[in-house]
Amino acid sequence: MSNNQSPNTPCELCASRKFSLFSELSESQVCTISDHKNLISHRKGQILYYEGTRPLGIFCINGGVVKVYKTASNGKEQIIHLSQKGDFLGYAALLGEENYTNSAMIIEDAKICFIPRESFLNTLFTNTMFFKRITKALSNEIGVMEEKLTDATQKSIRERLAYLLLQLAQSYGIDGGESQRIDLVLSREEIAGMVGTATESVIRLLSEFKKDNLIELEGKRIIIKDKRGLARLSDFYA
Amino acid sequence: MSNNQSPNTPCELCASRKFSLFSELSESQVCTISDHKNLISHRKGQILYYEGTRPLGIFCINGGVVKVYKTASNGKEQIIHLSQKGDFLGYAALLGEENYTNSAMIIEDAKICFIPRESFLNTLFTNTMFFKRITKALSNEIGVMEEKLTDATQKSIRERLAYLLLQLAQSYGIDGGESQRIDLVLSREEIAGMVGTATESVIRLLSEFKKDNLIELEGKRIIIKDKRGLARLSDFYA
DNA sequence: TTTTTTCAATGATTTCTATCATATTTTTCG
DNA sequence: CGAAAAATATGATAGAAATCATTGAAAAAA
Repeated sequence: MSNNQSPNTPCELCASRKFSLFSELSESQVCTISDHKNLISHRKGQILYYEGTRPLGIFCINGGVVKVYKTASNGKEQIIHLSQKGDFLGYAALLGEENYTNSAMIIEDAKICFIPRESFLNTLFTNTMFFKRITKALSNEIGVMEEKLTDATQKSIRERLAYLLLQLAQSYGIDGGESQRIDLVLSREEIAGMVGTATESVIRLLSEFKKDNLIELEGKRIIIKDKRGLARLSDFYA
Repeated sequence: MSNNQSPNTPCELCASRKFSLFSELSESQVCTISDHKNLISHRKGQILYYEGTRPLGIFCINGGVVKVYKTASNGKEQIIHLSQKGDFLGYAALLGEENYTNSAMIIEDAKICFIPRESFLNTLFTNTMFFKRITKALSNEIGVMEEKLTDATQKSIRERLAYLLLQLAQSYGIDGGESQRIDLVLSREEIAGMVGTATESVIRLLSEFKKDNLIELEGKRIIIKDKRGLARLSDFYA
């Protein structure tokens, strides 16, 4: 095991807490949660939960990357979003009192804590600030989804892919000056799942972007070379 | 004015309350809200709010139909959903502490109450049951949006239109035995906005559905004749 | 009512994207 | 390491849907 951290760091000492929704909690409340959590997951490819199953708690990501996706009736994956350090997973299903509406899979080796349903809900319902914070996150998520839906129906694949690359650069880019390397390994198929298109289309468009000097390809890695150019491509009017 | 109801019925006497999120509230709390609300809107075409503006309260629909939509960069409308009697509008923006992420327009003459921000939030934060109920609604909404996004990227226009007709029949259908008349006037352009396609495509497909005896057209009105057939069309495998 | 405008319908055409096919490269695993 | 499998790349083709253009019908305005 290559964890350089204790397998079950208390939340109050957790480095990712300040990035998370837990930042609202008082020290003592964090400790209460901490006492009930479990560090559970590590490996790429591991499933955190499947769509249609009953949520038993929430996941708090301490490190790594998780893809949240739905499987369409044609078998293809639509990736809803990627989650990383500080993000919570699965609280919508819990608060919606419904089964998971999506599935979650680790795509970059991760450290993830599981907080059981009761301990999460108790903290939530006894701490209005925390409850408000969660509700705010839920509300914001709806706005994001509305945007995604609108883009999906009104923008071309090229525009959506260009936009996705910019977003990935924002979230996972490591700076090398002008050009920014996306520090996240995604298969072409996964990129297709994020954009909502066929794998071949992604490959083709990436080749095109490369030819147009917008990006560079190093195996699976993508290096953004011309953000302005991609931004121009991603918009209708530019 | 063709209102057959007092212009400002108290919430506690409001017939649509039992359909709404207010069903959780105690009598006295309903009265508190009632004291601060205003009945504001009526006419088809009237805008309740615009995307990008600041929410000052929430809207509670007592009757009529409202479309909630985003305007894409190409000028086309993506209709997120339709709201009717008992639905709340605009609470996501309020709770998300952000400007409206969408716009809302009355598409069928409506009676709508406006509840000011403070009076809504106060009730919310002093009544955990109500707060939970709202949070549940927000969470469910996210699941619905995930479904819509997946459909938008993975299903054909024909499938999506067939599915929309079934949904409209469910929400606005008036029963005439086998065939169900959709009791809601939508322009072809609006249907296109709901499906996420071009107006001509909707017209063409409706003609096709009519030729295949799935529906009947009476001007703008649509009569569903073969639900099973539409259901088969709306799915990938059937 | 008549005129004007908007909306629906339909055809022709073009563009975009998915699918199918195949080659090449990379990764996995025995 | 070398064979097998998986992923990437590229070409060819078909199909879906958007756009453009025109006509006809319905609704609104004069």
